[in-house]
Amino acid sequence: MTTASKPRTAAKIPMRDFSQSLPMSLLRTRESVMRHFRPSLRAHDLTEQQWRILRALAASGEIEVTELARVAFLLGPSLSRILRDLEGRRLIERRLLKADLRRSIVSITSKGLKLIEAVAPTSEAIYAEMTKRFGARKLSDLQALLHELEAALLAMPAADGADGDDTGE
Amino acid sequence: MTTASKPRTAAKIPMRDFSQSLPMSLLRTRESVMRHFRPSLRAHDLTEQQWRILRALAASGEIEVTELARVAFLLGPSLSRILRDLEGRRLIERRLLKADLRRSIVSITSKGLKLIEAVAPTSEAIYAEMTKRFGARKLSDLQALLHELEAALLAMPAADGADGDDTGE
DNA sequence: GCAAAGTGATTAACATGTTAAATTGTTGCG
DNA sequence: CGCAACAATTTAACATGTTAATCACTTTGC
Repeated sequence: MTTASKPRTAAKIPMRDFSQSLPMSLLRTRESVMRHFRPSLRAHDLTEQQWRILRALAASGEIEVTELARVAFLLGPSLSRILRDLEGRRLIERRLLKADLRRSIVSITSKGLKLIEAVAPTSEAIYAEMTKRFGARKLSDLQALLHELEAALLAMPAADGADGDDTGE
Repeated sequence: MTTASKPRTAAKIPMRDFSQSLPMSLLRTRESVMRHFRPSLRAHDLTEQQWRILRALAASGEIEVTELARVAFLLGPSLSRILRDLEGRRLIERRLLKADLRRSIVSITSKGLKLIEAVAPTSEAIYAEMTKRFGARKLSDLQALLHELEAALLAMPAADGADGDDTGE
């Protein structure tokens, strides 16, 4: 090791080892997964989010923007920018809903579908290799736990920013 | 025209249900966790990344920038910007290493420590509530699987962008 | 010693995350 | 009808993610 300076910041408050916090674990694991997919996406000039959108469109056909945001797990503003770009590249199309001109319907073009078909095999191969290395059983256990945790936290009321250190309202 | 409003885009390539892909699961779960922590951080004018840096510094004392980037799981450019900001707020300090003027050592200030002490109780309380709702055993099972997967993927060679559709080189 | 190669950190440039505000269109109601 | 409240989407503004380039400094080989 390099100069091991004393961990002179013995926090008075005992906090979980930072590197083992749940958000960090989830972040690191996700990155270790994405690291394998990014090169293939990049070879086709796609970012991870653009790929999510194309995948979602291929799976659901026509879909409204708000619903697409929910499915692809993107916030409205991000989605708005990305759709503008993908539309410019003719990978998706938009049309207004006659019944409500505020809404628009997004769909993937045949060019977009071709792109998916070009990327999917590599993507699936990587996923298969991951499954093989990690174990199909453990993978499905992991998925189950992730979903359970998500459900448990959804049911947990969101605390506001009040701390108790403040003087109160 | 609009590629018809066919019911679905029956992809020729069978891909895993998009919403169940591992990266999506990890992303959604992480977000469901962070959703509970963000209000408290925000109440103290801290972003998630700034908090990670302060936590890392509190845990490790003095540390070089590169090592801090590794521990806090941030890329150099992000870290560089955030450190500039945190230094401006007097939450951290930097000093050059005499032995190598390219490097600098970062440490948390007493003001930074006080901020941590102000946030930590709420943070720990939230974590405790999560553990209670999800179950300590399942939480530790999940952590173990996450680490195992991370390790398995670290050992997996990173494929480059070659697809087979390209002419290759 | 010194020029070339290497390393740590920052800057640049562009995409996305995130919250707030603006825009445009719809609806409900007097 | 006319207008206030509401809703879907986009724009704005700023922070971070991401890759490439740059800057400053160090090491290496001659």
